[in-house]
Amino acid sequence: MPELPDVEDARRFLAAHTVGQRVERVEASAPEIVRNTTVQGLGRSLVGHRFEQPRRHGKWLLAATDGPIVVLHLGMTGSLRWSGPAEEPDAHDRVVFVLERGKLRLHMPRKFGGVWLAAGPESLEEITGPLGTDAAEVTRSELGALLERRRGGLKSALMDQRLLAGVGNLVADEVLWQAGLHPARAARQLDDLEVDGLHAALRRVLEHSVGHGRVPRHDGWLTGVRDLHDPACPRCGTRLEKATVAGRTTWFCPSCQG
DNA sequence: TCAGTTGTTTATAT
DNA sequence: AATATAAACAACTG
Repeated sequence: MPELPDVEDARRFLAAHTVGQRVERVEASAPEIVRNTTVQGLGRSLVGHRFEQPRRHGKWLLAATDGPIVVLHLGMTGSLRWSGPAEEPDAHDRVVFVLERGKLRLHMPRKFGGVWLAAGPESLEEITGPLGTDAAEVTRSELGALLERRRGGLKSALMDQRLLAGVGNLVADEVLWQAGLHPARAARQLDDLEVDGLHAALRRVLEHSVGHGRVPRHDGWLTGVRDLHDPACPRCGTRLEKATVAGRTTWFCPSCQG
């Protein structure tokens, strides 16, 4: 499920379980998940190093050690799990970091996402590509400035990781619905009030979702109805419309987001 | 059997 | 140069 809130949850999980522990061994049942080195190379570089405080930028998880940085992307189905040292990983635990007191397992049924190794902060960008400000941190004026410079639609702008890092399909739809803005509106054509509303909705959705550990399926939110059979707008009751915008399935209210 | 899916990348088109 | 779109990636669900 990973969008920014899920990755932030994974970051906290990593902080709670791994910080201060030394790597003893690295195993992979799906070695192709290790992207810019081999499983052996990962082991050689990491064994003996201790995990430090992990960071997150957009949907990228940066697990620093007192040596290199382990870079993780959870793709569409990834999550982190922790188990005792004796427990055997299950079939979808693609990469396992054996630490002093247990095993950190990258559980990932679909093999999108992966594990990279960065020598230091300077080499992160070659792995992640250029990333904009983290969506949870962006200021009102920053958001306004980048939308002004952007041609094309609003949803595609929000989901462009180079502009704003961390917004995925669910968050984009939720934010646009809460702000009452049509996903295909021209990004540069919002007035000041609309940018205010968009920024407020972005902050609200991300703050609430991060507190929840994922994008919640709440009553009164678009996410609470979008998977139903024939969803209606929680605000006005109008039947929601489904369209493909920015290449993704998009739900919106033709009345509130006209 | 076929379409759909919360992520990114690549190729191609505009 | 930017932006949009479709396909590909892998595995599962309905």
